[in-house]
Amino acid sequence: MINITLPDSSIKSYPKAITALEVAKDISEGLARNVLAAKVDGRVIDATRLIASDASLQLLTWNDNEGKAAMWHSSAHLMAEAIEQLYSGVKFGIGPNIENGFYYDIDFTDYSISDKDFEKIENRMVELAKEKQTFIRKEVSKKEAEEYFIKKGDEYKLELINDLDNGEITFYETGTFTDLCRGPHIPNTGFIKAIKLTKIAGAYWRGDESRKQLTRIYGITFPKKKALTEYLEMLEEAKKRDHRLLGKELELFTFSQNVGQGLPLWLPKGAELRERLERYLKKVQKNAGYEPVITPHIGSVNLYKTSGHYEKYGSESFKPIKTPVEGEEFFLKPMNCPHHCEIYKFKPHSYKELPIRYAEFGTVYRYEQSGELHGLTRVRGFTQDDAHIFCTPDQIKDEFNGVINIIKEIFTALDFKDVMIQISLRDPQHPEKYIGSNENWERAETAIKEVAQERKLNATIEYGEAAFYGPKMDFIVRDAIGRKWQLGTIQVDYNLPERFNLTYIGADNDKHRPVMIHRAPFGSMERFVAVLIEHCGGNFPLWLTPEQVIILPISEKYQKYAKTVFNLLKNYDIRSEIDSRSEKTGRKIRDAEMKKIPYMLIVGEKEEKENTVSVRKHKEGNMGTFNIETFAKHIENEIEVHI
RNA sequence: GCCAGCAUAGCUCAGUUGGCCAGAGCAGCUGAUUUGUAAUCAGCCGGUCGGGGGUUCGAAUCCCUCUGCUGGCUCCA
Repeated sequence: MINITLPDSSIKSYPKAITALEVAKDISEGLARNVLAAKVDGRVIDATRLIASDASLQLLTWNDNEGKAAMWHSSAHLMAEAIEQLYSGVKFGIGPNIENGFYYDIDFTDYSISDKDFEKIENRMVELAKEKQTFIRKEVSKKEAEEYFIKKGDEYKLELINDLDNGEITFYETGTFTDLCRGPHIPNTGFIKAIKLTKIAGAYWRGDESRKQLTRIYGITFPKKKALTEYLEMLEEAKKRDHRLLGKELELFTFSQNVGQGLPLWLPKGAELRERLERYLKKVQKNAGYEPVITPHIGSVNLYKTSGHYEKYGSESFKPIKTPVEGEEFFLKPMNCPHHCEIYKFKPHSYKELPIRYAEFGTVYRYEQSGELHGLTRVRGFTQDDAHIFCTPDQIKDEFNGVINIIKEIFTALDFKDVMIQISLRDPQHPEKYIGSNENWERAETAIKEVAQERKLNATIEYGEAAFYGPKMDFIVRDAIGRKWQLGTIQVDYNLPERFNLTYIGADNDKHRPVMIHRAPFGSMERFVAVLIEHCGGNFPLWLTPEQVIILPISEKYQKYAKTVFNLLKNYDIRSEIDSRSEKTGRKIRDAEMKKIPYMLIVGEKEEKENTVSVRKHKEGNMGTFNIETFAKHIENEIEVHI
């Protein structure tokens, strides 16, 4: 008798070994049609494999991440099969599933492949999927495995096999394609109903740039055609929200070849928006006990020798600039912390002063490889909303709480509702990789974990992801169309206080080492503004948007009244403009809608007589007629706290 | 940095296998129009076809090279 325990704790008993698929059929035919894989005693396996002893079983469908993974991994095999049939003799690297789909790294030998070949490959994949080919699992010896790929002439697979032990090697066979693979796979290719190859790119074999570059083809598949349509619509939506596009359209920022790549130029409207964000954050930080400091854009090479950054990053930075006479070397500052350490050292500190919090919107310059640059999210010159907290080890927890308060407050103000947190701790296997005493690490890691727990943060813990100088907490937001962005960060640092020999005098009249905490709620203004643009699709919150109101006089006759309205709004600190072109109202409305201006005030004869405005809201349409003061107060209310 | 693709007016794009002085829409300017909830009409201005070199009788179109952009790879204090 074999007892299968299902997730709801019910137990089903069978006289002999059974597959997950058969169990599913036993429950319902409909369920069986949707089972992609199975989780047996916590391990994901093919739904078609026999379960020979008592086990817990979870049937995995498209709704489970592991189900999707099996689907996409199987799709990679399907693509490989199609490609092998179309381009005989190609060699295969690895073909895993990824967060959104799958890819396969392929050595196309003499074929030259571009995205123009996608349709052909997709069509072949569709044909093969329709054949409902099963994924046949075979356990093979290392020798058999090697012989197969020697015969096939695929050195990549041979290299992979070389790293495996005899007895743990399996092949999966689908139609004409056999692959080295540990699985699991979906029962048959018929589950794959919609296929889209999305991207093509070069990728080094095993990520090593000294080795051969293979062609990586990305794709995604779905069990329903509708799901693909929805996915493509999401991509369309993302395209429309692309901050590079909206940045141009809304005249927020630009780049110039003459200035240099990765060096953003903020246009008046973008600069205004950014300043407003900075002003807001400064206000929040002032309330939280931060003190502003200002440091220069360059720093002596010695500063970075002290900080240790010279040794670690010196060779891959912008080269130092030199004074003409003395030949003294300066780096463009790649971060603000060394400067802030020197500010801390300006005078001795007592434990009574701590924590000290130095804040600066510090512009930094980092050499990023040219291929990495991307709009405002990846640039060579950017401004961090930086601050460094110098505190005693037992203040870490309070300080984390304080920073989290700030981050939560500003994320809420900017309408990021879905915030995830990643806590990065030491790799327990390799304590030697980290600087600082074990007690200190222990204390900081415990403090961070406690904070997360007490505040019920939506946090995951990653071991081994900490920096060598301390543990950290990263903030990841999900935007309006479901994409994740890593923004803010809080990092504990035991290294710099050591290197800069920072001290404070404790209650015991002895010198002690402070702990330093780096933190940036936005990360960088550039990246944050980019994310904000994409999050709100260019429809900024009213308090941030460059132009809040546009006044549209029906004709030149009402110019004077428009001016009256303008002045009144100005008294309320509402940013407005008058569209005084001799255009029809419909045209003015259209243009204002395109510029995403939140409020349009239409004024004509009726309004002038009654001292009112006709209000039209962006994307929503006519709101009716309001007294000017009533409207102004309403707006003032909506703008509220943030200025 | 590497692989692949792309680069035509301020913006979005046309430009057949190399062949008349390189086109359109939008924006801008000028004029007419004085307008009631998503585009009034007309005229004008605007391009060394990313830069440089080459092939050719002739290059936006073909080749080389540089620069930049896009998608990946690698990296990220």
